[in-house]
Amino acid sequence: MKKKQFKTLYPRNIETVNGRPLDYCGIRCSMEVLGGKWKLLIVAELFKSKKRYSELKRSIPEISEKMMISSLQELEHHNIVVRTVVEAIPPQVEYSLSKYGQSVRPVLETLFGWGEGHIKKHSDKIFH
Amino acid sequence: MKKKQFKTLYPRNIETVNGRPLDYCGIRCSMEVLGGKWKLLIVAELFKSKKRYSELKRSIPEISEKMMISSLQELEHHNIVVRTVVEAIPPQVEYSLSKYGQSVRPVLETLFGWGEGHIKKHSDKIFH
DNA sequence: ATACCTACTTACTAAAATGTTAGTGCCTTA
DNA sequence: TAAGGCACTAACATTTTAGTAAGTAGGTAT
Repeated sequence: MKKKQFKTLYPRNIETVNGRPLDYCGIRCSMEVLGGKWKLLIVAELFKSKKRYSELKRSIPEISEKMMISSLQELEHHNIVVRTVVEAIPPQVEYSLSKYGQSVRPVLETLFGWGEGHIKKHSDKIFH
Repeated sequence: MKKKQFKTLYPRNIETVNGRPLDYCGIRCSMEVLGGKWKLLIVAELFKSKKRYSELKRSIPEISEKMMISSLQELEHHNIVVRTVVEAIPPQVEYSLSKYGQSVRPVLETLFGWGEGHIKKHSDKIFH
């Protein structure tokens, strides 16, 4: 069983990376850690409340098992989400936001806000 | 020459989409319009100042022609970026942010800020 | 006995995103 | 005369991301 590899394309240097300025690195880093089709949606669910795996699945039914698990594992790896096993029968696994995970709130809110605005702005074009 | 197709997976309904709540749609929409490897970096460059195509390329040299062009076309399609042809010899094409494009600033700043924080937080682990 | 629940893992496939290379036509500089 | 800048376009290849389907192991309900 080989260890799972998580990407860390973080820069080697805090000021610039290969001559790239920090804004570039910051944006890239955010997208790497929080980007992808499902991660922010999962985080949004966990902002509402901590949830068991199966509850999480029910709240985002269009996600596949595979993506749910791999997204959760990446979020856990980056210390945004905490996985807790509750000794019970049947065993329960609870996912919640870590303290650090709370820091994602502004990202979530800004993206949600912008997207909502964008939808409203273009709703006449879209809903023909 | 067939017309270029741009995705619009926008919801058909403002309140919920296939039973999905609005936060879900907003986040998805933002990621669709602004996501991807290069778009926000281009927008960040254009926040600094409007730029000609070749200047833009020079400021983000790791991007390929193809991605630069397709990203710019998508951003133009979504009315975030404005393309202006300057009649000169050789002809110049200027890209700048539209008024609507200015609304992306908070998204950019939040992602930049979070990513920068994340890099700093983990810099001890990363820079072994 | 059968089916289903839980929280996953594995192998495989499909689709989407990104990269590579070459080429366009016009003009300018060496 | 050759090379290079400009703003692209097109064909193709590769990489990355996401989806599908099945299996696991212990337990419960029918």
